[in-house]
Amino acid sequence: MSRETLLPLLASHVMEHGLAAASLRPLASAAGTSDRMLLYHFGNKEALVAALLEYLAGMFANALDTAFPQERAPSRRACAKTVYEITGRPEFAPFLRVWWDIVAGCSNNNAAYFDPAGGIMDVLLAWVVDHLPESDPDPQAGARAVMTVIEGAQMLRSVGRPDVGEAGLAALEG
Amino acid sequence: MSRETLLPLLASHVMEHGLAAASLRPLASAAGTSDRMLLYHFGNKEALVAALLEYLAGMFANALDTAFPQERAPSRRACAKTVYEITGRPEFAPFLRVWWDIVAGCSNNNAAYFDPAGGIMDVLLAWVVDHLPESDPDPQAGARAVMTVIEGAQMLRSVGRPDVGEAGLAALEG
DNA sequence: CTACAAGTGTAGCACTCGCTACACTCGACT
DNA sequence: AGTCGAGTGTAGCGAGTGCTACACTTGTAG
Repeated sequence: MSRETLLPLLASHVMEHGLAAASLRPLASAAGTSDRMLLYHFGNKEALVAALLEYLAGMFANALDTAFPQERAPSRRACAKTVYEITGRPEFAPFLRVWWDIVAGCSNNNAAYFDPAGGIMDVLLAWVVDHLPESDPDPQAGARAVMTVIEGAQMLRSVGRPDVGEAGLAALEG
Repeated sequence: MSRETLLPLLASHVMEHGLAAASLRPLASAAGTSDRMLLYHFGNKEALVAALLEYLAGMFANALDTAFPQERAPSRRACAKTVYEITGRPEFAPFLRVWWDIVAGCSNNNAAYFDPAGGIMDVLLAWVVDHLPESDPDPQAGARAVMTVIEGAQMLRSVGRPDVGEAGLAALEG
């Protein structure tokens, strides 16, 4: 039982029960160990969470690659709608739940959350750049515009105002 | 000491220390009472949080009215940029911190967070409708587009990617 | 064979959590 | 004068938190 074998088990527990509610003993029993061993391997809880977030960022990047179509979208708006639709599927709900916990952690100046959060955004941004139409005049700027609208729409969906975010998606030019 | 006199004191403690970290005893001592009395007045913690969120939504609506300019913006994009700039000021940081805790709570299916969250979004949406240019062809749709971009940009700023969200604001048409 | 370090189980510490039991004061109403 | 209910202080319960002390088993290197 090393960090590497532990992390997938810990990650799946967090995906199921949320990050905010993750405490050592439940985490440990989900991974078939004891809190004692978790601390032995990771040092303290903060380091464990940091390792876990890094691992989750990798999982998210993988999930993107497998769930999303390979071909480019015909327009910026179509690209945004595709990401929005796919991340709205039930299998992505755990990711989003953890994601908002991460955002809240960042906003509360929790240092361990900051780098993984930025990394996840960078992964998603790069994915969008690669799926914009070839004809896009400025893929960097386009991807940023798409990202902003997607994230806004996701948030609005999370708080029960999906119509607002979807109108935002529809208004994306290009 | 009634609910009404308690709520402002509780709210200011939450604004300072965050919602996720709010527990009865610190909350009580910030309000000059005991956890015992908080439960006497509100029944249980869930009801207390619900009342608190409703109160915070009112505070937020007030803050909008006092901090934001009265006149309409010259364009959708200008409107979005104004809201983004103002909510980026230090005095709004506590609101945003609490806001992301609320979003995370909604995403974790915490029922008490859901209605206040929607209410806050409705207040902001109504404010945006009233500050779009008179010439806007469709203020409802315009406000939704503005909201979506604003919220996306705010989230990206919270996780350390302000440039992405600002490019998204700049790409807003109209 | 021995010594040492990695790994692990048991037990517990000091603390915080939401919540409750019980006794008490005090003002209002009969 | 007596009763009752709203409000309040003290004290504590049982559960959970991150983390640690200590003893123990291994596998490995000298």
